[in-house]
Amino acid sequence: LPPIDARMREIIKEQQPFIRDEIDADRARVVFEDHKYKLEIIEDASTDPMSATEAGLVRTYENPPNFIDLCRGPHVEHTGRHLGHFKLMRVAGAYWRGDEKKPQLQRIYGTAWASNKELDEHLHRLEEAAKRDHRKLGVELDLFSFPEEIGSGLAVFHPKGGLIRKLMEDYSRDRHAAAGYEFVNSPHISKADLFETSGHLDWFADGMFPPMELDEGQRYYLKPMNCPFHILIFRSRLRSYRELPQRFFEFGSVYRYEKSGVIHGLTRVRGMTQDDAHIFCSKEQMPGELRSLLTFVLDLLRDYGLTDFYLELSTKPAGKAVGTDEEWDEATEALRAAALDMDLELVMDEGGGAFYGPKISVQARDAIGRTWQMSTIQADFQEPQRFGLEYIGADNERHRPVMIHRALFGSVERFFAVLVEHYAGAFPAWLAPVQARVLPVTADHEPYAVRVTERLRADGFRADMVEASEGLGSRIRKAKLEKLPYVLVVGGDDVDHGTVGVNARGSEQPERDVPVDTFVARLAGDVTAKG
RNA sequence: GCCCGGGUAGCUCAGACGGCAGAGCAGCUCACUCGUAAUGAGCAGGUCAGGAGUUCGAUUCUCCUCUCGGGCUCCA
Repeated sequence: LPPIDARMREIIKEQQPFIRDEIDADRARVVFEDHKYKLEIIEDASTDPMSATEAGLVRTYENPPNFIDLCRGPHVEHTGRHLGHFKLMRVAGAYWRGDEKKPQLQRIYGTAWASNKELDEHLHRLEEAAKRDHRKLGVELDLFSFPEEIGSGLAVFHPKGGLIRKLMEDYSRDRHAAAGYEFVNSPHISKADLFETSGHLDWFADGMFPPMELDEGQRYYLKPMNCPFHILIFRSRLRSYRELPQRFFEFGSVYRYEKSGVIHGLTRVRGMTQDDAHIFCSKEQMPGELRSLLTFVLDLLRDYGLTDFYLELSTKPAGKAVGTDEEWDEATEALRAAALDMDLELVMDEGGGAFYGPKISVQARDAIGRTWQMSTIQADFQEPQRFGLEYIGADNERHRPVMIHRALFGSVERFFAVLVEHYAGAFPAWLAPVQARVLPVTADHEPYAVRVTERLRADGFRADMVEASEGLGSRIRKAKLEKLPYVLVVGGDDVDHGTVGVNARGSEQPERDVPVDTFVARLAGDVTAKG
């Protein structure tokens, strides 16, 4: 048998015509009697009034002499049209009609373009995307790994990745503190009762790690979410309306038993840390709170270097949902109003909300145009009710607060992966584990190189030095591969004049004889500029 | 979880009818002291993912498990 793509090229060359016909369902059942999946489609087409053909008829396309298939069409006139520039990419199983309860068929994926040039460009883009894959860069830049001994979907961060992560978290904490959040902490495990009250065990038990059974019969679970813990903090004493809104923030580690086939690098893991916060406010406060929250989220994402956004609003799902229509309308309108204020494209996801509340999510496009779902802001009508949350209002009556879930990063791990891919590993100065590396030309210049390094460190920068035990060219090459923002070469001239040779990442030519103070000011500017 | 394909040194990979395990890079040692992308020599480095089976003998063949990749389904 010839390879599939070779046979495809033959068929293209043959310019087989596509002959359209419409036949009645009975006839179709005969023609396709050996094809059980096609018979299923014929049944649906002959009974579905919305089918592409008039009732009772199904459309076929035939390539004489011996191939006929069902298709709504339209088709090009013959097989020689348009398809000369394709490449088969992969094979995969796909569930019949997208239903995991149904059998799987083999699907062959390919890509086709109007010209070889466009095909090559497409393949080139795929290669470029592969180069910035965070899983590959994670190894190359020594950022993190997934030791087999620990378990699937459970990452360890190495010193450089750990440092980047710390810088991400530090900045996030600073900004949250400035925005009126309070920092809370909660344990990683809890008795089953908590997740029964929250409802997680009812609808999400499959997604949780199995329970730990204690001798006295108590069952404990690893937490899949932080919200019940924050709710208990809110409920720990009687709250006054004067205290609202209450904003509780935590880098909370959660564990979810993701199905083995869905685990993917740092973007889909079984153990992760959410930059999670829950806002408890009055109904009246909600619109203002959502607006300032969305501003805060976008502002912060921009500081991390993401600048191209659109928003998606997910509304009430059909069927059962908790909360009254009035509550849904209020919250949805508040989210919509906040979104419209942002002057960004707003995409509606009608009926896409969770059953417990509407949500807005921020989609960000990265450096090569891929979109990532980033932050989510979600109203929740369910948990305040399940936990019986209350506060005392100005009227001296008890009221139920509104609860807003929100995460900017989603998870620190996932956001880390997005940043690695967005920057292709070339982190901006404020996030770079090493901001400047000093390279003495020969051993004679090492004392000066040490002084330059110490100077940078004294000014609060992350600088290191590699001594002249190997060639300068080799050391420069290694520093470039590490994607450091700056490489400083110091030789005799520099020792004499108090200067450095500056190699900025991305520029071909070094700048010679730059005074150290000038470089320090430049680096300081880069760090302040953030993303 | 399902379909398909992988797992050989830290990394990238070669290898074999079933018969002592290979390279480059990285690492270490020594020499070289060099002004912008790989200085040279030497040394060390392996339960061939793990377990079971077949066999005189398995890294190689078979089965199971773990794990990775591409998809499907899922992502509160």
